[in-house]
Order: sequence, then structure tokens, then C-alpha cells
Amino acid sequence: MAESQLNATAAALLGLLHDGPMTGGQLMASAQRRLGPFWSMTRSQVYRELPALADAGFVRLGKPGPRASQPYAITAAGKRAFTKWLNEPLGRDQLRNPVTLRVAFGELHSAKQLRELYQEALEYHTTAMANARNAAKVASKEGDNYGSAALEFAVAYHKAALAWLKKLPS
Amino acid sequence: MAESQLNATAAALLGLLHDGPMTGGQLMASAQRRLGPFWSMTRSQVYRELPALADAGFVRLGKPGPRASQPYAITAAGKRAFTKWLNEPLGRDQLRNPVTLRVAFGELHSAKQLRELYQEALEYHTTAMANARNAAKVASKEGDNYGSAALEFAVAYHKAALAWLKKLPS
DNA sequence: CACCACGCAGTTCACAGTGGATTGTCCGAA
DNA sequence: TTCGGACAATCCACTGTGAACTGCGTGGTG
Repeated sequence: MAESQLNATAAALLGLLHDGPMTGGQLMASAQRRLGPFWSMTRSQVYRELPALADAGFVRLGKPGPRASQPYAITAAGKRAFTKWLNEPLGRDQLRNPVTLRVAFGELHSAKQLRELYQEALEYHTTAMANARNAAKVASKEGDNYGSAALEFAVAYHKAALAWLKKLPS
Repeated sequence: MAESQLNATAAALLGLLHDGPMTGGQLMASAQRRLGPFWSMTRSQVYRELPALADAGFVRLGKPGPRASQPYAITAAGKRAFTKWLNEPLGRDQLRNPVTLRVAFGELHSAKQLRELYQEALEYHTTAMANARNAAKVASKEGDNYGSAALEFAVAYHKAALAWLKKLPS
């Protein structure tokens, strides 16, 4: 009822629900696929937001399916809230890179530690980039140009990380 | 006493304390300057971790200064814990980009909204990149090559974001 | 010299985000 | 038929965030 402000997670869920009703699990999967590479989100969050969204009237419950799965559909009020959220001031980017944090204390590492760190980071970003690139291609094929563009951001991120790694003072 | 695992924040604080004793406020300022661009950290966290670190024996309290300021010094156990943390498995990168999240739902925006979003993002990343670059230069001048390299990561991030923005389907 | 306004060190709170452990249920293979 | 595994959902402890608040010092003004 109360026109409570949406947090970004709730807004993302409402955005996804524009495609049609989904259960928590489906929302989670969809978020992982479409937003995961540049917007982290956990199961716990999804299952906490959904009842809250229902309370606020932004989402309507469908008939429970198998395994207590519960479909949710966006309501008119939900669409309004989502549209309003689009105009809200942007929060800051959130960036926490554990490799960089360790590099910042590089003097306190042994050479061996640094080498292992480097190697691990290389592998991590390489596969993450491949995943993002793949997801972007899929989205593109589905005609979702905006979704694809968003995923390309993640690709650019990992690419930048790789380039940075290769210039590191070793 | 208990050899409790360090979380990343606590580890960062211990790392900073290798430079000598500091109060919470000084630690906060130092973290902002040296780690802020790639590792967000808030006052609340710092002031929550410090007593915890003291309880664990990783940090020793000095004589209170003016305004209840409380200096902390790293202990031998603290240095050991920090060293151990360096070898711990890396967590995942955390990345949450609010602009990209909105772009992913681009079809649900108006053209005007998209233009404003674009403009705002451009400004944000431009100044953030300049700040990071500046901080990196300062660190470099101070002879902190690792610190400088770490800050260059933030520069690379914002640079990638800017390049991505410019290729966006408008 | 007295005053007090401002600013800083530190605290607290409510809420958001994370990851691991747990519960219950359905399905399909032995 | 029953058992094991997969999956939806829930729970919990801890971590992270931003804003509001306290209380003390210092420096400028009169």
C-alpha cells in the first residue's frame, strides 16, 4: 500500500517480471543469466524481496505449483513503481576486487604468493569473460539488444582486468 | 585468542596498520585514499572491526588521544593472521553497476531517460577515473609501486566503462 | 579572556547483501 | 516401493551501507 521506495534488487525483480509471471527459482535463474555478470544477487535476497513486493501490492501471487513453488506476476502498481525507479538518482558503482586488494599490499607478500595470485586471477577473469561473452551472444540472438549491451559491460570489465594483470610489476 | 578467520575488511585494516599505529579515523582516511577506488569500506565497518581485532589480540590499544580517539597498533599475532589471510582462497569479484542494470531494461525506458542516464554515467566515470589516476600518481611518487598498481586497476575499470558507454546503442 | 559554533572521533541503528546449512517435496531409477 | 538426488524455499549469522546522533576540542569572534 505505502508507496515505499524500491531498492535496486526489488526493481530488478520487477523488471524481470515484465516478461511474465515467474516463481522465485525462475526469477533467480533469470537474474543470474541476464544480470548476474554485472549485478550480483543471491537467492536469499530474492526470497526476501518477493513477499515484501507482494505486501506492497507490486506483485500478485499465482497458484502454488509443485514443490511449493510460488509464481508471482507484476501488477499495474508494480509497473508504475518500476517506471518511477528508473528516474531515481543512481547509486555509486560497487566494486570490490580481492586480487587488487592483495596487490595493494604487495610488499607484504612473498614472490611465490604473488605468482599464484596472478595465475589464479588470470584464470578467473578469463573464464568469467568467456561466460559473459557467451551470455551476450545468446541475448543478441534472442533479439534482446539492450540485454546484450549490458552483458557486454561485464565482458569489458573482465577484459580490462586481464589487461591490467598483464601490466602488473612482477 | 581464538584463531578466528579474518574477513577481508579486517585484513585490510591489519595491512594498513603495518605502516604504524593509527586511530579509527586515520585508518578510515587511509583506506579511503589507498583502497577506496577499488575496495569500498565504510566508517561503521572500521569501528566495528577494530574492537573485534583487539579482542582477537591482533591489535593493541594505545593511549587514548584527544576527542576519545583511540590509536591501534598491530601485534605479532596480527601480522601472523594477516600473512595467513594472504594465502586464503580469493572471494569472487563484487560488481554492481547501476547504469548497466538500467540499460539491461532499456526497452522499458523512454528515449529521454536513456539520454540522461548516459550523460550522468559519462560524468560519473570521468571524474572517478580522474580521481583514481591522481591517487595512483601520488602513490607512485611516494614510492608505493604496488599501491599505485592497485589504483591503476580502478583507472582501468572506469576507462572500460567509458569506452563501453560510447559504444552503447543509442 | 569567555564564549560558542563548527568539525571531528566515535557510536548506533535499520536495512541490504552474502553464503552456508536446513527443510520439505517431487521425480525417476533400481 | 523406496531410496537418492535435485530442486524450491527458508533460515541464520555475519558482513556491508548510509544516515543520524553524541560529545568533546579547538579556533575564531567579540
